[in-house]
Parts: sequence; structure tokens; C-alpha cells
Amino acid sequence: MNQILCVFGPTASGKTRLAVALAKRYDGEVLSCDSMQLYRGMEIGTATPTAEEMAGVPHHMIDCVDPAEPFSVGRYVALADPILQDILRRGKTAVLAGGTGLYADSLLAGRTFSPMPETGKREELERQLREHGVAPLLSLLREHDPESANRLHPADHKRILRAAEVFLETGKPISQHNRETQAQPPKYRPFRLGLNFQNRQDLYDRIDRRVDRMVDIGLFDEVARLLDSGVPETATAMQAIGYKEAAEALRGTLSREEAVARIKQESRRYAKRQLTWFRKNPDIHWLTLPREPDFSAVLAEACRLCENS
RNA sequence: GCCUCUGUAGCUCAGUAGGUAGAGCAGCGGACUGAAAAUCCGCGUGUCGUUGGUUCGACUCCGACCGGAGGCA
Repeated sequence: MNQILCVFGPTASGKTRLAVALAKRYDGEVLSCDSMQLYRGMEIGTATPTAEEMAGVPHHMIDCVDPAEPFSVGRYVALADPILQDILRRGKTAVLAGGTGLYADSLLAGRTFSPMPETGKREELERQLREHGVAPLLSLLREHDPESANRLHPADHKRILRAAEVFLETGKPISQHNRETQAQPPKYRPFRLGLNFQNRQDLYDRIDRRVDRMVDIGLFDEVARLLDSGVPETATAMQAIGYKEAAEALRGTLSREEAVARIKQESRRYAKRQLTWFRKNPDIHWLTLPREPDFSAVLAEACRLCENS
């Protein structure tokens, strides 16, 4: 059987529970690929597994980054890859679980990233973008990286900025770098499971219920604690769904009811985007769940798929 | 009981000298290579309350009925 198992799926689909059960079954450890659970002090709103939920299974890449710090895919791969190798070296099964498809794919593909520019250069480009619009950056790309200029939508400022940054920093178009990394064979070949619900509405109902539960167990207090401890509202961590809305409610620019409604809606949209990401991956073996899934049946089916791989 | 207003997309509403209709939000689809719970792109999904009438043609005009809101009793 494959020594690396993946559990993917949209938020609130039951990844955590299945991952732990698989890890117990196959002498494994869970390696999280979630861009928000890795921040410290953000347990409630990100549904980070509790000690009880972990049930003694070691978890990695959870609760390990200061929320005031910026994070990135590159850092994720740099931190997670040695952990993954260590798990494998010790002869354990690695259960990669989480909802951040970019992190998972980058780790598994063994992607390398163009170097980050020196401090200040990104800010300089952002200032240019603010003051002169995208046109100068786009014409820079048209000249030196026509492929990116052509591929990126003019409104996609974030990616245009990054493409320009990579060219200015390395003298090499990001499109070329991407093509080269894509040509590499993947570093790992895991067995991928995907969780989804037969009816979208059932997933959305679960999301709504989960948000209510988060509020009940203290989401607003958690966000207040983060802000009190000095995490700026502009921090990457504060972009997390549930946190930015709660921060607004605490500031008073939004009522609590409105905040909760928005958290639910944003979570549903997020789930939809996650599904778009995972659906395009032909290597995922999907477990399609009914409205009230029976966990032991789900686990049995997951194990059957894993063992046949 | 009478009078007035109202009924158009999932919601809030616009609209046409009569030629079967369009916005916002919601929703759906997609992209994604160092912010990814981020960011960006695309797509109206409709017995125009029901039923008769006038008309070549009715969502639009007229009648009746049904639902909703308000007013007078």
C-alpha cells in the first residue's frame, strides 16, 4: 500500500476525522496542508483538531506559526517537506490532510519557487501599481514575458505583480520557471482520497451548523484575544474566514448577526472554490457522501480504496 | 364590507407608445506555481399571481378571481 495517503475535500467535509482514523489504522501521522490551521491561537475559527480529536496521533504543520507573521506556499513546502521525509524514513504512513490545494500540490510535486526579492522591492512594486495602475507592469511583461502578459487577466493585479517581480528579480520569466517545474516528474506519488457530498446543499448545511458551533464555543473571544495580543488586522492570518468578519463586528462596523451570516456565506463560497481546485485533479478517488454519512462505512470504503491502490 | 397600493429571477426591485424582460445581491461554472480561508474571470437560471377579454400580437390595456400591504368603516 502507498505510504502517503491524502485526504482532500472542502471545508466541513470531515477530513480531520477520516485522516485521524486512517493514521490510526495504518500506523501513521497526520501532516496538515491548511494555510490557516498552522497559525497559533486560531483553533476555533479554523477548526484545528483538538487534542481529543487527534486521539494520540501525531500532527504536523498545525499551530506552529506566529499569526503576526506572513506565510506563503514556499515556506510551507520548506517546512513540510523535511517533516514528510522524516515520517517516511521512520517507516510510518503519512496522512496529508487539508483544504489548501495549492500547498498540497506544491509539496507533492516538489515544486521550487522563484526566490523572494529583497525586502522593500515588493512594496516598491505595490506602490507603482497603486500610483500608475497595471499598464506599466503589463507592458514590462509584454516585452519580457509575453506568455504571462497574454495569460493573465488585466484585472489580476496580484499575479501580474508577482510575474513582474520574478522577472525583475531573476531575469527569467515566471512562465518559463513554471514550465520547467511542470516538466519535472512529481516528487511523491501518494494515494489521494477526496470527500464530497452528493448534494451541495448538505455540505452547506454542515458549514452553517459548524459556524454556529464555532460562535458558541467562543470564536469572537478568540479573535478578540488575537487582536489584543497585537496581531494586526492586515496580517495574512487575519484574512481567514471568520476572523476578518469577527474583527469587523468587534470594531462595531458590523453587527454580530451580520458577521455570522457573512462567515457562513464566505465559508460556502470557499468550499465551492476548493471543490473547483480538487475536481480538476484526475488522481483523486472520491468518496461521495449522503446527507448523514455513517462514519464507519466511510472509513471502511476509504480503507478498501487505499488497500486496492 | 368598501377604497387605495401591490404581485416580474432564490431575494430586493427596474421595465416596455402593446412586439414574450434586466440590474444588484444570492447562486452556478472556471482559473490559480512564494498573500491561496487570498486573488481573478465568466454565466440570467423567468408559465412577468391565476383566468377570461380586447388585439395580428398582452408582462404591458380592461374585467373577474387569488395572495400581500395600508386606509375607511
